[in-house]
Amino acid sequence: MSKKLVIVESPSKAKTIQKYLGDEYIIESSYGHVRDLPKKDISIDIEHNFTPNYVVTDDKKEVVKRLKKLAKEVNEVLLATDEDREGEAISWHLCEILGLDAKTAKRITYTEVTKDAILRAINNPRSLNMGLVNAQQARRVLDRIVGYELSPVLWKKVKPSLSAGRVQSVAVRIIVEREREIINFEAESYFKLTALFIVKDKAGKNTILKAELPQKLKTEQEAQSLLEKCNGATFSIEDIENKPSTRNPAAPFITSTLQQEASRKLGFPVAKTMLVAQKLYEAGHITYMRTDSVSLSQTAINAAVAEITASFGQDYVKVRQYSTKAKDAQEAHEAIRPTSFAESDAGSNSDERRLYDLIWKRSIASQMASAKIERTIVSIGISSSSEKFQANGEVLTFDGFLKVYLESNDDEDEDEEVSGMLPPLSVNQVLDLKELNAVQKFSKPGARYTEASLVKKMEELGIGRPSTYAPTISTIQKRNYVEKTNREGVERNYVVLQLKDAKLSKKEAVEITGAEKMKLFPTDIGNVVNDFLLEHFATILDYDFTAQMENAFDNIEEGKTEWTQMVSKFYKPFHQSVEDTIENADRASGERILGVDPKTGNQVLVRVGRYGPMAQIGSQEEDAKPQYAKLLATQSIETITLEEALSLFDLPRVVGNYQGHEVKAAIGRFGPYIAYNKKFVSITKDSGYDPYTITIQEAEELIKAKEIADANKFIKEFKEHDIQLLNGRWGPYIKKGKANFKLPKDVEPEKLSLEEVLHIIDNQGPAKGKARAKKK
DNA sequence: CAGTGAGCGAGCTTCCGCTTGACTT
Repeated sequence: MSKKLVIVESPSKAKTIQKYLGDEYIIESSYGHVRDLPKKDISIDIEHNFTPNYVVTDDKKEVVKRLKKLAKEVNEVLLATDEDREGEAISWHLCEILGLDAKTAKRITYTEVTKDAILRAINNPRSLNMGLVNAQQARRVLDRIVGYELSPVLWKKVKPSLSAGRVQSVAVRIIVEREREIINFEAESYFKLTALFIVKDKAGKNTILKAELPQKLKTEQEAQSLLEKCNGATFSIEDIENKPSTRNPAAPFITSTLQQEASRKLGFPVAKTMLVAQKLYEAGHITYMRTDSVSLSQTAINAAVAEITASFGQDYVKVRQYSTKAKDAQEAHEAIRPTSFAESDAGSNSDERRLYDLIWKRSIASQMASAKIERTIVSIGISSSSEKFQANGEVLTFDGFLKVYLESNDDEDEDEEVSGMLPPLSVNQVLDLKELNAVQKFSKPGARYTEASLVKKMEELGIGRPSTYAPTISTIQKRNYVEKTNREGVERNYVVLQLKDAKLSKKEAVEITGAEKMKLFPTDIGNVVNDFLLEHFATILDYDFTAQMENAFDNIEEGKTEWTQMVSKFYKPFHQSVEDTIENADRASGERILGVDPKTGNQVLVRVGRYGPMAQIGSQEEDAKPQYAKLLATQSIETITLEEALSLFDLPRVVGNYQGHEVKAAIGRFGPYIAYNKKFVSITKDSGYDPYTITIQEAEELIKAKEIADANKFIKEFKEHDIQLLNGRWGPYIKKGKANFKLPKDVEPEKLSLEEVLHIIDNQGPAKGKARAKKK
């Protein structure tokens, strides 16, 4: 029998397709790209027209070996990689490796994995699109050049091991700039007026009607004078307007929107969302999770319609085709949706079930009718003023898609209350004022980014792809450009003016502002690197750089430009500025001079040093040796004050004596600690103490607690073999010399014999961290 | 595991996009 080999990118997809095709087809997977530029150096022959040195990457050697063998055994190879730039390139690399002629090779494509689509694709093979392949080569080569020429500039001018790239450096810029906007933001205060009236509800009982003055009042005086005018005034309804409106469901999920909703509704970091989605995909519950297309296959729409009709009725169905907003979307896949709409519940653990539930609901809702809302706007006049209050009512007259799903919002605006149904009201009705409040509010700067809202921003700018959003966000955190952290808020006073029972009163209240949870903050090193790159390589950091690049790729795809020509045009000025920068630019340390130390008269400055952000008193040239101190984790070079910097030099501080040893308090790599007799005890946050003020009594308390914990740590030992059994952070473990070994879960460490312990050690081999290091 | 910050020199670091496992301090 004549056999045909079909090569796709993902093994799960191969499995699905195998079900649709007969025995004559062997479906195999390439596991993504099979060749790439080696990591060790730039691997592009710039002198010879930017010739890339592609090699089979180590992790693909086995895959390639298998594909080569199979290709020899079959009569025909069908290249069924994804229908986008990267997929086309993978097919071309496969041709190169398998010895196929790119001109005659059979390329098949489909954007949905359904039986019909696959059969149609197989019957309509095309040839390779070299325009797409060349655009991909340009993309790859350009990214390599930018990354591998820019990073070494940072090693020389800022700090070793840093990195820069077309995508990551712009992502960092977004965070840095937002933080500076927030730091420089000057909140303006205004007053918001709310009136509470007493009216009768349907049953004739008293109820409250809440109305607001739509416009903000700029000053307390304005607010007060309006309140005074309202004292004794008559309030009457001037107009009642009914406005029917509709609300439409959101488009089905793509990678970025799934990450955003999973972050808002389930609190998942983006990497977790992708991991959980991958599991659902591999189990066959959902379609591919790395996609930028919102479109659904006809099969899927039919299935959704059937499910909606069965569960909610015909009235709830509305077939909708969504179109993708992003200009540079590649749309090689469908939107993320359940493979079976009849299955409203899937997944093997709670995370998977919750994410599946979100995907199921969002997909179903996307094919449901709009919600119908009746809005009522009531305008209330004041006899003594031309200002008008406004009361809003909202009644859902048909729930439609809201029956299953409502998209969340990024800015959780506490002012926006959902107003319900209004009591019966009529024009000219006079209202009885219960109270009138003027509350001081403050304008807010743009919100700090979460991982997911950064992905949204990146997608808007067209930087990064569905497969790289999560890894990029990890990278900028790993490089310590950005950190995800919480911040405690600060108290702020605000004024409330009240008119009640014909009396005006004023009181001050306190609110907490600026508290953050799991938000992205730039680090000092992030700020320094960003400023350096922006100064010397503004083109790369330009928010439009990727978009312009994409335009150039379009020309390559259409055959209007040679890819090497495009790269060359970019390379010349870029390389020139790399050389100029290496030659001329000063080292960047973010240095900021804060003032003078009153004790020594020497200059106090902060900068990024070899070990991170630090404060320094005096300089090398000036007489004595300068003093150095590390900044606290909560401080930053851009915002630290002279007083705060000077207080860093109060440590280490001698607290007193304990058992004849001097006790010192300081802040080290792992936070605040006290040290005595070469032993260290952390000053934990829970203790409530800090190294600046801790007393010897409080220090003793911590030391004793540590001694008790240490005593409990020891279980038993075999001295002759230098083996100890200890209680650690993760339960009991074996310590032999400097290496640690895990204990099997079910053993009782007290009862282990030497033989049993040695057996465990032998079976585990050396510490795994070391084994891995050796391999590399 | 917690006092670092001078200077020298060797050797190392790094990109973006496709894909899964293997791996846990």
